[in-house]
Amino acid sequence: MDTGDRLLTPGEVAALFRVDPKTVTRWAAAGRIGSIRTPGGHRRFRESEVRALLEGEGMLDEAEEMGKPRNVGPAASTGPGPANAGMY
Amino acid sequence: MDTGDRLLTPGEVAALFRVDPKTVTRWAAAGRIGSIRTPGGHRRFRESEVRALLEGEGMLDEAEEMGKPRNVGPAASTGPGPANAGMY
DNA sequence: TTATACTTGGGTAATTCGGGTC
DNA sequence: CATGTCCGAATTACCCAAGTAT
Repeated sequence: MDTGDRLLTPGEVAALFRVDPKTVTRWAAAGRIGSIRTPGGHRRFRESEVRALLEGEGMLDEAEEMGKPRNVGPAASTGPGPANAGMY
Repeated sequence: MDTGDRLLTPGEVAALFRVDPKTVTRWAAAGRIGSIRTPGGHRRFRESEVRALLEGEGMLDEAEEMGKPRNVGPAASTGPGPANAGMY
């Protein structure tokens, strides 16, 4: 089925996180947050995913996370939390 | 397999992409998305094509989810070569 | 036939993009 | 290393009126 969640614009996500839209764009470019691109090139973000990030997604042990742009491994680590888009 | 051949109206596609119906019409006019024209001049879009675009089938780099199961779908889809000449 | 909802077209703001810099 | 701001350019959003679709 469809993901069923609405899509948010960079400005919306930026307002939710209290950051600049440009910062949100960088998160998407770094792969830290999933992004859907419109045929025109603009990005759209999943409401559920943004929400999970805002909630803190149950990450209690926030370990320090820094250098990560180099995704060498298959997947696995990197993530303070499952930044995956939860589909419910 | 005709399940994915349903035709969607500009309003439907616009709602899926979280954009204005006018923008969808512009995509069709620019050749970024296939469109069928009704005798009256209105446009209709193929559900399969829109779905593929939403999934981000054209994504290669960013938004690399790590904890995402590599779902190897058997159906490669369709492809009539959607004349996608879009790039930014 | 009438009626309502939607789509079309052009034009003008607002937003976003990408890169570069601090 | 991450974030905020600058610029130019592209894309998108909302305004109008008229026609089509159901």
